[in-house]
Amino acid sequence: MSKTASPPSGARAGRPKRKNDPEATRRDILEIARQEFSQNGLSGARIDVIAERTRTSKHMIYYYFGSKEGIYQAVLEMEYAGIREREGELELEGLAPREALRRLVEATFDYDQAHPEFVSLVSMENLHHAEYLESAPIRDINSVMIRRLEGVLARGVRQGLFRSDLDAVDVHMAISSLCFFRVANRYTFKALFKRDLLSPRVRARHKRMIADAILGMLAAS
Amino acid sequence: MSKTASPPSGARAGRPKRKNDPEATRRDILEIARQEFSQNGLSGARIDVIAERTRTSKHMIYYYFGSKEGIYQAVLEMEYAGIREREGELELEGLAPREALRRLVEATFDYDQAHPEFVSLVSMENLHHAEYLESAPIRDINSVMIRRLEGVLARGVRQGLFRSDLDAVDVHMAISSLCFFRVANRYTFKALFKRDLLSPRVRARHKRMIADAILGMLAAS
Amino acid sequence: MSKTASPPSGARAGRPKRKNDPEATRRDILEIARQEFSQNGLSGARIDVIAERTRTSKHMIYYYFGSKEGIYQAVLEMEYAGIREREGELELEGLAPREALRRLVEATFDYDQAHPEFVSLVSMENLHHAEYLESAPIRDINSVMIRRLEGVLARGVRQGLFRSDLDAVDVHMAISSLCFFRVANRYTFKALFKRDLLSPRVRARHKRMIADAILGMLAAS
Amino acid sequence: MSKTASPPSGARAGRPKRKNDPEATRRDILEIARQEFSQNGLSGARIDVIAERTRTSKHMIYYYFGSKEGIYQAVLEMEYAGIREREGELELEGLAPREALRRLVEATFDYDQAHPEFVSLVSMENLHHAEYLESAPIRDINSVMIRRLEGVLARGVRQGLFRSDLDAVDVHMAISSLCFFRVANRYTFKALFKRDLLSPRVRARHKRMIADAILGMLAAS
DNA sequence: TATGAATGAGATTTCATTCAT
DNA sequence: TATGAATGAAATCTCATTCAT
Repeated sequence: MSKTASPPSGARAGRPKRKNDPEATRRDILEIARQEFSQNGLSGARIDVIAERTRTSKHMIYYYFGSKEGIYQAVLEMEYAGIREREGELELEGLAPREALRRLVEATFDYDQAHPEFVSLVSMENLHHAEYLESAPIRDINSVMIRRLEGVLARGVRQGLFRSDLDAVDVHMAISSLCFFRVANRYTFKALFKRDLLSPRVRARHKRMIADAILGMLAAS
Repeated sequence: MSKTASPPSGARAGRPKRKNDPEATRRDILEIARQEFSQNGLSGARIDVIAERTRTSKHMIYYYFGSKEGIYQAVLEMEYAGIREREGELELEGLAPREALRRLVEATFDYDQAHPEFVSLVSMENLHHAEYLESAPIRDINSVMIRRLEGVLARGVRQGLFRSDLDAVDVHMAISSLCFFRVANRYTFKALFKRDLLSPRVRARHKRMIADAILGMLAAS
Repeated sequence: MSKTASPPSGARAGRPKRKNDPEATRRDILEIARQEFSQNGLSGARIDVIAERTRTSKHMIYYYFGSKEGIYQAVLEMEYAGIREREGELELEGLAPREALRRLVEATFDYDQAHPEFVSLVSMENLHHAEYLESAPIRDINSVMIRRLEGVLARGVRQGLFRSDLDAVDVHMAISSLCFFRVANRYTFKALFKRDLLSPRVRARHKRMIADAILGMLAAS
Repeated sequence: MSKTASPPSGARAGRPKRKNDPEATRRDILEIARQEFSQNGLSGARIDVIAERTRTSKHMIYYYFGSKEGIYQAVLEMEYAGIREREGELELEGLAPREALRRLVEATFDYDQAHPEFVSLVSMENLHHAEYLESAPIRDINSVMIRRLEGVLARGVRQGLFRSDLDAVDVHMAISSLCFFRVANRYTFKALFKRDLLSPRVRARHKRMIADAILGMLAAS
């Protein structure tokens, strides 16, 4: 009872009609889809809504992406490409092991806080058992990051700073856990504990706390 | 008097049907709904499927829970009641501060690993911005857990074991992060790093690692 | 989304449990049904609502009335019995023809204004092409009224007061039209003309106006 | 190029289908809906039935009208637009006051008799307390008719033909009552009095009778 | 007589996708 | 490439009625 006969609205009021620019159209669809999917999930998202918010028609979505799952997967790829790029920019090799780790924690922390839609999409994809991620042509850039982390850890172990029974994947998981959770689960957390995990004051404290936890965990006993 | 026709009456082989036991019907629906929702999400879950797997009809679901959102919320409440109960059983007060914390970490770790459906539902609820949790009559048992944790931390601080600038909610968040992530995000993690986070070998290592991280984080510097 | 799991409310809070009194139960159901049908129509009325507002269960409704149509018809009969009774009480024979007619108009006017639910049910029944009225055992008391009106008209014609080419059924129809419409159609009338046809001030003016119209119509030319 | 397969393309025998003519589709739906609603009421009407009798699918109904209430309201608007148009065509200004009134009565009489579906919809809408009419964008053409009637009455009063204590809305109500009732209530009337109010013979007599009643009511005493 | 859980058919509405142009 | 009407299957929800007790 909420929508009262919307379709026959004639000429769309004041919308900048777009010239034929396939690549721009594609990007436009992808960006809107990213919002729609991250807010409503795969089954909750509506193709109609995406089409409406885009300057194009529903047909174009199918033309470019084939199906609803197709766009979802394209969004996912785009998001992973984004974080991949950021990781590539991170300078770790010139730093002392403890400094390098702190830098890595802080970068992860900042990225997750700055990209809640990415965090939502990852949570969502896990609810789908990662089936779309698995069938997507995501290149193994992640192992690049793991290998760089391995380097840092090895240096730390050699210098007697870090314990030697934890591998890079474990450490990566711990860092991700601490940085991801506070973004991913901020809503239930707030509902239960009345605390806004993303508020500026909490943020500074957590950033230090998380780095401390990781370094404490790695400390040679 | 004695209706001896009809399907196998005693043995529960085929389908009992028609029990006129409302509490059992309710529980039956809830249990099936829990599976369906945790696997498919709120919009992905199908009322038809729940009804089909239950001994009851679609109508009964509406009779007892009013709407799809209604059952979803009931499932959520049930799940939170479950973890609440477990937390209540945990003995912390008799232990030394470090031991108590380790015990708490291990209990959280075990609970999350043992209840992946709970973990899924919490992730899902965050994607919904916790709107169903907020409107559910979840009692404030969480603050009970927080208060007990506060007690442990205070003892540790008094004994010079723990640093004093972290409060119980922060520590709870860190513990939850480390225990929750490896269950919640195991699928994308596996897709990217080819490692099964729930395998027995990994599990033992992580349990220790996480406790170490928490204790390292709290260690008085 | 408006009703949130109502049924399992356990023991109905503070409801005067009724002792077994079949006739009272029947009357109770009928009265509630009258309200529900007059407000929502035959297909719009809900058996559940009637049962809920009654002190009895749905089963009783079927026990006493057989079906939804059954109660509707019983309500209709009750309503027609009511107006029949009022008409019987009306004294016309002792009055001069014009006075008798004015009295009849006023009685009809007052009855319709005082019984908007009756008016609704009659409108409704016409939308159903009077199929329930026709199959109801309504006795021909209406022809009694017609016969009394014939008497009045005949007297008036004999005394040279009334024209002779209108019969009692025509006159009855005219009276009914003028008295019924302002109650039956008061909502659309108000929506279109912003006038409340049942307000006290309008009422007095209309009562006189309608009697004038009938007498003017009958006046020997 | 030339698809010559498929059903009889030219002759509209079977079912044209797939016209891609939105305005025609809309009109088609509205016309069928008008019949279905006037026969079965808002809650009694079936979307399935409308869809089936239309050349379109159920979805199109929602596409164009949003909801069941949406079409109902659209039908209502269409019907009121219809009577509005007829009223606009009526010539009253050139006639003597009594002639003008008689003309107006006869036009109203004829319109109601010729449009029993309109009459049904108005009765129905009153049972709904005019809620759909009130929220519909019906323009105030009705006050146009009232203003023209005011003109006629003023002329009559000035010429000493009409009494001066009745306003145009009262007179309009009286005319409507007499013309509307015999169409709206013909079924219960026939059930009770065995008289068909719409039969040609009765019709002629009533038309005169009603005009007489109105003029008698207005006659300066 | 009475209660309230249960039934099953059928109602309205939604939505990914395709077709005519 | 692009538009927007159209499709059809399937989803959620409703409701008169009956059964177990």
